[in-house]
Amino acid sequence: MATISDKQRRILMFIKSFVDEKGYPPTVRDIQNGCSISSTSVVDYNLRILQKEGYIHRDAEVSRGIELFEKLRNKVVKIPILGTIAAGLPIPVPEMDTWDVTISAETLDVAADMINGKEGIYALKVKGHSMIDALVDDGDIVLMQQTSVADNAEMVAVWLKRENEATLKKIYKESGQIRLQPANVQMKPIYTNADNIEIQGRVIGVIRQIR
Amino acid sequence: MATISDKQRRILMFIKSFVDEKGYPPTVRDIQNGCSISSTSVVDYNLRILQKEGYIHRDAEVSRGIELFEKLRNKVVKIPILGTIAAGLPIPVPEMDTWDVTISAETLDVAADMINGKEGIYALKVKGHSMIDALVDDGDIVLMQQTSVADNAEMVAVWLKRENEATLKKIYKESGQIRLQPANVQMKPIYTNADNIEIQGRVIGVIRQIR
DNA sequence: CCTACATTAGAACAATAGTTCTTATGGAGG
DNA sequence: CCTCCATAAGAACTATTGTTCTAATGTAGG
Repeated sequence: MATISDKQRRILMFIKSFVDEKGYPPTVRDIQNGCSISSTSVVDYNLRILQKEGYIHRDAEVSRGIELFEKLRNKVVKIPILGTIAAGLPIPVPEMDTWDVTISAETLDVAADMINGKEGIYALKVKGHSMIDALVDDGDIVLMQQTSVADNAEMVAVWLKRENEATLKKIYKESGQIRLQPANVQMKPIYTNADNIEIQGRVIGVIRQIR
Repeated sequence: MATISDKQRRILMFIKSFVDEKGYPPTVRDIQNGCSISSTSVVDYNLRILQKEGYIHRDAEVSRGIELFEKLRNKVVKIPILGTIAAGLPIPVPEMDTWDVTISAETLDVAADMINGKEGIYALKVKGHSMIDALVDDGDIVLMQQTSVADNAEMVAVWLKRENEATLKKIYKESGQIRLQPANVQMKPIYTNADNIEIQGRVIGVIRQIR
């Protein structure tokens, strides 16, 4: 991005606060008044530059047809909270074909950069203190990405068939067995057979709200 | 909120997706086409009802002057990341009068409901593993609210003067001493004198992004 | 000083878009 | 069947608003 003039920066800031306040973008004349610019053509002139430099997008012949690219980053994404994760309780299986947020009762608002464009994201509430070795406590929310395979050292939610419980661990495939390493360095790993586990998803984030 | 007709619900959904996609609200005629409505006056008629029922706000005589109230919740807030918290390093003191996000180099986007309208919010990056008893690990971000006093059982960042280090603990004022209780139930509390601690802020959230 | 180029001014034009008016339509209830 | 009332149709009117044109002004470099 090339440098923009002082006036162009003022225009940009005006558009931003206008949208924040009103909920819709300003007209050329709104900008003219708001930035004390003498003519609409001067506004137009500078808007063209701002578009060329990639700061905004304009739709021709459309009133208020200004889209702030900075605004795109300012988005929240609704993540469906599909259920609860706790020892001894299975995770309800998320199905990709019914991946409509609206069907899920609860959703979680997350800043868009938290999931960074990933697909198949869902959230689970943590119940109880059994995940404390993964540094996750009762009431926390874990952000998950759907997967049934995982690379070494990835943090995953695994279902332990024999023990009949779910847990969050870093997974390591070792000769003839699986090592599940807690996130907490002070805790010891557990070892199990590959056919005893079922990967439920990759952990991509943890959100804890206190109070 | 009273019930709205099927058509009004469709209009509302159209406006929502239009704004999501384009970055600015639709015109009456956009809605007309998008919802297959026969006349602009029918759109106007229904928009008036939606406004009366509190679903939208319209600015008269303003093109695309529709504001979705639902949209207001869809906001992110920029939190300044003021520094790092780790054992043996002081937190740079945030000053309320220079509470301008722009001066801080780094900011964190957080869904608005995470801070719930609170004032004086800042964020700290966690360095090292010394906060693990607070279920906070290296690389996590803690959301803080500025305060120098705290109620019992509140999770706070405290500066231990004698030990010369910062830590995150639940604070309890007991007869003649302060008990600092880790969030991790498996860890033991530490006891110290009231004049040995300095409260840096209240912990209101923890955000962990994996990878 | 002069040229080239970026920026500004002012006005006018034309398309976009909100509003309004009148007349239909279509059930619900008497 | 008739009335009331919510809703719909269609058209026209007018203000808003993007765009364009020409001329002026400023400014940096030769």
